[in-house]
Amino acid sequence: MKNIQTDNNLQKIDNTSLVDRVEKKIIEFLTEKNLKVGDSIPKELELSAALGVSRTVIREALSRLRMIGLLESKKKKGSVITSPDLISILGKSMDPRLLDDDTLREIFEMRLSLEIGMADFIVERVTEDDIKELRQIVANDPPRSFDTMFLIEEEIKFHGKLYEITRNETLKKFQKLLLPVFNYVHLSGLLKKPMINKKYASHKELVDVIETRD
Amino acid sequence: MKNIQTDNNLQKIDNTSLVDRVEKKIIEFLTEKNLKVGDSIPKELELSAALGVSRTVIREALSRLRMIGLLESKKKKGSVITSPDLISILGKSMDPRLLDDDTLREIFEMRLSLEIGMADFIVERVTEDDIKELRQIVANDPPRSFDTMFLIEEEIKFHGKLYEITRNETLKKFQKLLLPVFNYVHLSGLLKKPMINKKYASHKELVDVIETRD
DNA sequence: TTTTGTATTATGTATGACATAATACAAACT
DNA sequence: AGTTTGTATTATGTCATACATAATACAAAA
Repeated sequence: MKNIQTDNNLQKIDNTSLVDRVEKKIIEFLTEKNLKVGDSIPKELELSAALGVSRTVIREALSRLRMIGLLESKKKKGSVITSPDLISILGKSMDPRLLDDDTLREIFEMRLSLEIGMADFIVERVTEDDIKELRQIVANDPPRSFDTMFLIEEEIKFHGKLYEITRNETLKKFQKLLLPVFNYVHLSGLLKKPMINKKYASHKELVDVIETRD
Repeated sequence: MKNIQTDNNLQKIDNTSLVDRVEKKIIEFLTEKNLKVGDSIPKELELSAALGVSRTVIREALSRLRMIGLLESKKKKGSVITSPDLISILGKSMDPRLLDDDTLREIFEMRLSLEIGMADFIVERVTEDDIKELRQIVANDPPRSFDTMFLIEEEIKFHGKLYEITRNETLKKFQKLLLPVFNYVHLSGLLKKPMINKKYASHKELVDVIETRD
């Protein structure tokens, strides 16, 4: 029996649903026509006629685009293009309970990278007041009782402030978004502890470093 | 005429559509029931009956969840929970032409932070082969003609390789996602040039640094 | 001139019908 | 028996239609 190279002879057949394709088509339409925020798009019935599919399918596709904030629809007025809020989109599917461990771990790494890389922006933009605030946060530092919840509270405050110093709204929102993930990874013990302790130990020193703009 | 404090007396009325609410309700259901990847959810008709809305609305909501990769539906089998691919979700609304300048600038900053912070992971995970490959990329370095397209090509390759070295799929996808944004910001001149030149100059040196694990 | 009513239009929701793929299970066959 | 083949069933995918609802324009009334 011949062993045929399936790669070349058989190409993957289109598995996507009609709605998937229509959704894509509409996005293409928007970008090709170079439509910008505020512009309005064809009516549902027009799209339906143009693409030769039922209004149901068009509506499902539009509903998706509405969800990610790419469109806004008003009765009688039709749909207009809006600027999507990336972060809130991510938020919907970002529930740690719905992500697999590998992805969680990777997101955690990403956060770490991000925070390390933020350093430059922080020392560039930090003000006196910021430093004061940071000092205040780490002031109540060594909790004798070693209350875990307390530690986490402080951790959140400290990092939150760091993100704020970057004066970058996207970053700030991103941080907020990642909080539950971070928390979850902690609790579930996906990561080994030592790393965390090392981090805790250096909060105070970190403020010093920031102050000297090092 | 009295000037009433609208803040307290009038609360914002619910502007969300039925589909919005149903979508939210279903997500809540998933997380509350602690359903995980692979579990199947109630049938459309069951949901329809349970929530007291038409199947149309249920289907629109499910369609949205399908889009963000939270669900997968098969005929006769129903819908099962899947692990959403965060990046591809972002991708749909990430077209630079549809984002405003401030957001673009902030995303660009985020990318910078990310790359700087990646350094740790890179030196930790880089292999001999990786370094060879990097050297090869920067080998054809000084293009006398100063061909811009060539520079960009190399830039993409170089950075792409860096992301690959992190062995972090999420990061890699993120990089791919940001490429058009990066490109767009370049072209539109949202950022001043000097910064870029400085970067170009140091590609070769960067490889040296990575090799010595500094 | 301002207000009020009314027709119109496009989206939002509901319903019923049929197509299609996946599945289980019975019937037929070697 | 064991394998194949047909058939019924089930849940999603698509379509067509009808009506509700909000936004808008414009005419009619005050």
